[in-house]
Amino acid sequence: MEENKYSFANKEYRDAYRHTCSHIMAQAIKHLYPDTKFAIGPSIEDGFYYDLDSPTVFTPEHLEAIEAEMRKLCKEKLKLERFELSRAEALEFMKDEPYKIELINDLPEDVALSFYRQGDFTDLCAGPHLDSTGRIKGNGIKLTSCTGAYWRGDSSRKMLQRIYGTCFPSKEELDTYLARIEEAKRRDHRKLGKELGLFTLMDEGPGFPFFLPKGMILKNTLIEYWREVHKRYGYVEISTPMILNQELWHRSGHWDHYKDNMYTTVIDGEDFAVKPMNCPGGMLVYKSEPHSYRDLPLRVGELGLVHRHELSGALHGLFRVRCFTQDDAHIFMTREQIKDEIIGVTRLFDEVYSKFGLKYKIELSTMPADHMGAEEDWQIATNGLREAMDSLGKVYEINEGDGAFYGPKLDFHLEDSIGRTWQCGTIQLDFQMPERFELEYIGADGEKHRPVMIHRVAFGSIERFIGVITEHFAGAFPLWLAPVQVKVMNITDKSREYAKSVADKLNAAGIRVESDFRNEKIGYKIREAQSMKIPYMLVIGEKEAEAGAVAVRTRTGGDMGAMPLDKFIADALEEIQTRRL
RNA sequence: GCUGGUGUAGCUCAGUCGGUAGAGCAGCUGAUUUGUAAUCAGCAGGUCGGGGGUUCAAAUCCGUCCACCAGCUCCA
Repeated sequence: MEENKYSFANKEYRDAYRHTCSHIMAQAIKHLYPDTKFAIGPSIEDGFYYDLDSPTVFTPEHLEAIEAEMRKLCKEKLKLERFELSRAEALEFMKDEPYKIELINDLPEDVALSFYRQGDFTDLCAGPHLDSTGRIKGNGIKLTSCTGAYWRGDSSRKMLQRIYGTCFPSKEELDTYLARIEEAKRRDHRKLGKELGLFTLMDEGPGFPFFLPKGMILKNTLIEYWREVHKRYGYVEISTPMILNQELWHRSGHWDHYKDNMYTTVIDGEDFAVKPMNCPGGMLVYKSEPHSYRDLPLRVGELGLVHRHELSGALHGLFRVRCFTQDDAHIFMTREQIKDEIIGVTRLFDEVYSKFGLKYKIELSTMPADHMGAEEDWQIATNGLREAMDSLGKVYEINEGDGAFYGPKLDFHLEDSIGRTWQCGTIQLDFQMPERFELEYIGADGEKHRPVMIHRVAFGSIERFIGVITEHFAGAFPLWLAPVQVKVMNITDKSREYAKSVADKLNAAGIRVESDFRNEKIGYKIREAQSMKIPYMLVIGEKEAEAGAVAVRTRTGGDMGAMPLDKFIADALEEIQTRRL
């Protein structure tokens, strides 16, 4: 079936719709705040924005007035008319708009300078647009925020004001979108992290998260799982120092590329740096003894705590921190082994991500402008990544020029339960580091050869991954991950002794259990356990005490009725051991 | 780092024109012994983010620093 050209599901139509809406916003702003100068105003993923320069500093109160004016303009059904001007005419026409003049001057000579006019407002624009402001549903418009944005995305240039908005062809669709935003807020890991007692951030250490007991259970459980999987996939584990001398960072190339983001210190008069990555330490471990081709591939994991000085404005909960644990691994191998190793890592990722119910998309990033090493090696490395993906039948997008300075990479973008994506896993192929560190192995021919290496992370950062799954599960972690797996609560003091024996038995079985024997109504205790998203609540009254049973309540299904304690324990252990979702 | 905003009790938030701080929840104490999402009462809790300044008087006005939020820039 052919997609309707005028359907909002059609990206071209949607973009034209929203782009038109951004012009209507500009026109409304021009009416209300005539001194405003306009920069650019495109449509984006979920709406549109316009960058502008105005003596008025816009606040949410201004947005309401602008929205009202926009609705008026929609009602007026102004025709959008396209026309072209010569460069000289265009410059004269836009003489009061300095940003437009810069745009015109930067356009190639042979490009037609097109304009769109709607009533008393005309904008320099390549289009396309809808034919009338009447096509836009006024009550489907919502201006969402006003922030700053650099002119032309350049942090050395002036910061303009940016007004974001969105629009849909009906109020219902707008409301659905706004509800999705609300749902994302409800799942915010910073909010849930506080409510569930997972982690905290203090003024004393901006960007350096503190993990609380319940968050530590999550972290340790993830690590335990990580170790189990990696052991199965033939990895060994090492740990390298957090602080190493500066000479090492010069040798690795990190100093030249990233010294601004590194923390440094002086020990006994010698310069040291806190590691922003684990690889140089891994190189030294490899070099610490000779290797035979028979040892390869050598898969060396490290849960390394790294520190990076991120700009203060970039910090964001556990998503962007200044210290985090990378679930790193370096694989040293021969060139012949590249493809199989990439395949092996991808299989490991498949297994890990599916454990959390996370789907993913793959991006292949190629050689950046600022790179080390010969282009020929980059070709071999990039082809290795491609061939591995092709042989697994994996679909991937190309991200031209976005590779690491030492090699191309595959990035795994996880998709969570409400459709947002998070870059977590990455597989980076590297010919440079082995060269810089003069890594060697003895081949079957008895000669020295240079190995190739892979850098890879599955979770990415354990801290960040905890943030991602907190939002993905909305804090309701599967049983195996839940900081508190079972809450035992008695109805009255008469059942207290038995309830205590239940809790003891669960604890002895290795289940994480909390008890609530307070003199409170059962509804009160349930409400609290429910809000902490505890998977199983065991309600213990006299009936259960007599029968040696427990009344099971789940956080999703409510009262499930009574069952023998032993059966509950056996079922729970099975659910935990299989790490069921 | 940049633009704008915010910062009051453990949490969520009131606090008018500058006149010396308030609620709900949580906590503690007591009563209540309760069957699947909030029993009642009492008590306690604060250098109003920090240092400064203006003022007879500052949570409130000014300036500065810090942190957080939205976005920009950045993210090996």
